[in-house]
Amino acid sequence: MPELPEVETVRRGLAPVLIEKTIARVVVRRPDLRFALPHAFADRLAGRRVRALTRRGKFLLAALDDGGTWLTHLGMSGCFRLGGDERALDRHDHVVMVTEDGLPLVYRDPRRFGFMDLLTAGEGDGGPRLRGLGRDPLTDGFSPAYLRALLSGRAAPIKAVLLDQRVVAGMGNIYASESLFEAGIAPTRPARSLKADEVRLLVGCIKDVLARAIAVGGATLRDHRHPSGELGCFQHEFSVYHREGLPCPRCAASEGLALRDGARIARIAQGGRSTFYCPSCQR
DNA sequence: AACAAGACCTGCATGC
DNA sequence: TGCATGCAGGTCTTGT
Repeated sequence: MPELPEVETVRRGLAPVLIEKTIARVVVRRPDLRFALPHAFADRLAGRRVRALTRRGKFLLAALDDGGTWLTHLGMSGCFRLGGDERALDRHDHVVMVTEDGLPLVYRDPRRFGFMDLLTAGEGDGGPRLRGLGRDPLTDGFSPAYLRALLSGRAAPIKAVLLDQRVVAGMGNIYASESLFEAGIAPTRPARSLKADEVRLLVGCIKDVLARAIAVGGATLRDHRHPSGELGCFQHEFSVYHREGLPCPRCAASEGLALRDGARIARIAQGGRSTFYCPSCQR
């Protein structure tokens, strides 16, 4: 489900119901997520008050009143659901948290690629999972100079390098394809072959695509939704993702009815994952 | 060190 | 209808 815009959407949905609230009760229905929940997870989290809810890449971080941090990664299929009947749970509802207001917050994750962890106050750097993350693309630190330095010397395709969380924290398969389309850069280009002006353009496109996706609540492909149940809308604005064989929107705009055969969206596999792009205008 | 491929787990769409 | 296959928003591990 979630790349940066979807995780940010979840954060915004949870913030008003969690910040400055105490987590009264925690029920673990299944502890073996991608990684096993830490020892005594429920007991350690219950009774804690949430001071802040932030995001780092695709990680959700709840700062707790004891100085610790409750960390969640949604993996591929994780989601939070607010409210509803606490008794009407299905087999993929793995963790239930009830706030002091009596509001149930259910963590559901059919594939169990997601996980949760508790960091102690001492783990100021966020622990091993966060330590290697690159800069968040929506911060000023994610600059052309920063990205250029990380692309230099890398022979792998630019698409694969953008997915590297040490380079762009929060980038995922959809937005890597979409950002490269916006920038007019072919996903197959060796990362180190990008010129300075191409990197500058790409940085701007990454920020733009992610911001536009966040503005409409992310993309709902199968089951992403806001914690309150609303659907994201960005899938209606995809230019290339999941659009194999359809006309390239940029080529169609410039060529109209005379659209060439090569100006249709292609799908290729890179690193075992689908990449969508226009072979005609992405160079 | 960097890279590709495989592994993890479940559900769904497709085609026979 | 049933069954096999392939694919899915991620990342960790293994082997080259």
